[in-house]
Amino acid sequence: MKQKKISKLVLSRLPVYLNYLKSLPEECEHVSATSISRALGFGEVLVRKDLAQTSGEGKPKRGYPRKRLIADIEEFLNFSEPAKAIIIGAGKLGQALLDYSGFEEYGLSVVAAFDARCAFPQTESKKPIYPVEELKNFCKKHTDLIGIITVPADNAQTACDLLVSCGVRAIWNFAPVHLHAPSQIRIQNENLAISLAVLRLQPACDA
Amino acid sequence: MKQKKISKLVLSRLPVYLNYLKSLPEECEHVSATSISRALGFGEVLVRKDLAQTSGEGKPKRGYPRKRLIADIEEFLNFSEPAKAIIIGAGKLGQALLDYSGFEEYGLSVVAAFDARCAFPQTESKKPIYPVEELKNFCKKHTDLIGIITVPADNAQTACDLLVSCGVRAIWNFAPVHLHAPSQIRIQNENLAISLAVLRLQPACDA
DNA sequence: TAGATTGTTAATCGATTAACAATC
DNA sequence: TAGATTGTTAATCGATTAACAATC
Repeated sequence: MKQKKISKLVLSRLPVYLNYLKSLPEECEHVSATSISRALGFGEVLVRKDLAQTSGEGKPKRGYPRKRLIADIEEFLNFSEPAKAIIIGAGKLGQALLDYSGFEEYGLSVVAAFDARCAFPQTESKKPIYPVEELKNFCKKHTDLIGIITVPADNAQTACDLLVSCGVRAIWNFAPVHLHAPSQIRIQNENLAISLAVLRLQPACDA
Repeated sequence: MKQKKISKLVLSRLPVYLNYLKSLPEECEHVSATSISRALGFGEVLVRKDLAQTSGEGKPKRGYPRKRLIADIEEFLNFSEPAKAIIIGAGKLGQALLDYSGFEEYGLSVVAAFDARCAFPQTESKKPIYPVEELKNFCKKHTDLIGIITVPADNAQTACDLLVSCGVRAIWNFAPVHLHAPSQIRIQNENLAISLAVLRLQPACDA
């Protein structure tokens, strides 16, 4: 892993740059941080710092070569080899994430879901849902999987233990509980309620 | 609105305090920041600052009166009058949010969903799903609603316009598009892919 | 050379932590 | 009075912005 550590905030902007750069006409060879800044509403220096971190191919007077910049950001996000994630818990949320198309633009690919109430593989939609019993086997065939926990709170620790025993090294947890796992397992808790609560409690700007 | 502005980070900790305080035995009258800090793993001063912001009833030597602290945090989060939110788009994600039970502990209540493909009101589950045509009427009966957009990207702007025309003042947007709305409408974009991408790209701690 | 643009170094800002003064 | 604990003021840290030097 040559990757430097990247802040969440920088990371969140990369696909925004990417979309903008791709939206430009084919004949546009170079882009300046100034024009990107104006188009996207980010600070000018911020754009330069972000781009320096991911590419560093800017030339004074000309700006950044558009195609090269796109390639560099895509490489930074590992587009050539998207990270694979699996979902435990194919309820509404699990299925929503399984269907969600927004992961690709971050170099991510959700490949399958597993569920305890699923008796036999369901492959009618784009991505398969398997009985949870097949997880162990699946994990033997794929390496470096990210686990996504979308089971009810009561089952979350069990799901977590199962993922850990299958060799998963990073877990994205949607259940509102604190999970216990060996320290080398990276766990990130997602709490949707917080975002909504902030929206509610933040001072209205329409005074 | 007497409410001071509150940071997302402070806000995210309040329900954690609340859960801990409620989990303590009934006979426990006072809690110190030190003990909360140890139990939850937050810094000691951080706990004091958070509690000072929401309550400010601590007394040296004794600590904070537990029941009073619970009441103050709940009041801060407006438990007595939870904010009401409605969902536009009752697909998998919309239904998952409609069923999600984690909003209550932040003083929030998702009351209904609306969907264009819904021909007649569906009230079989706990919370109703209505045809989108009924939105206008519904909004006349309720004030200060928060809108949650979970429709496909293509329909998101239409949904947004509809919500604005119905008098909604804050919008939580799950569609991966930039929404245009009058400046007094607060819009918060949720991008689930970013969280997963961070989990993937952050340096593994198991080197 | 002159000017546009990059990249770097210093300043600002908000959140957290450390040190310490106030108080019951 | 002494000690535990709160609350405040200063230090640190990371992200962003401002000022400026480097370069094509």
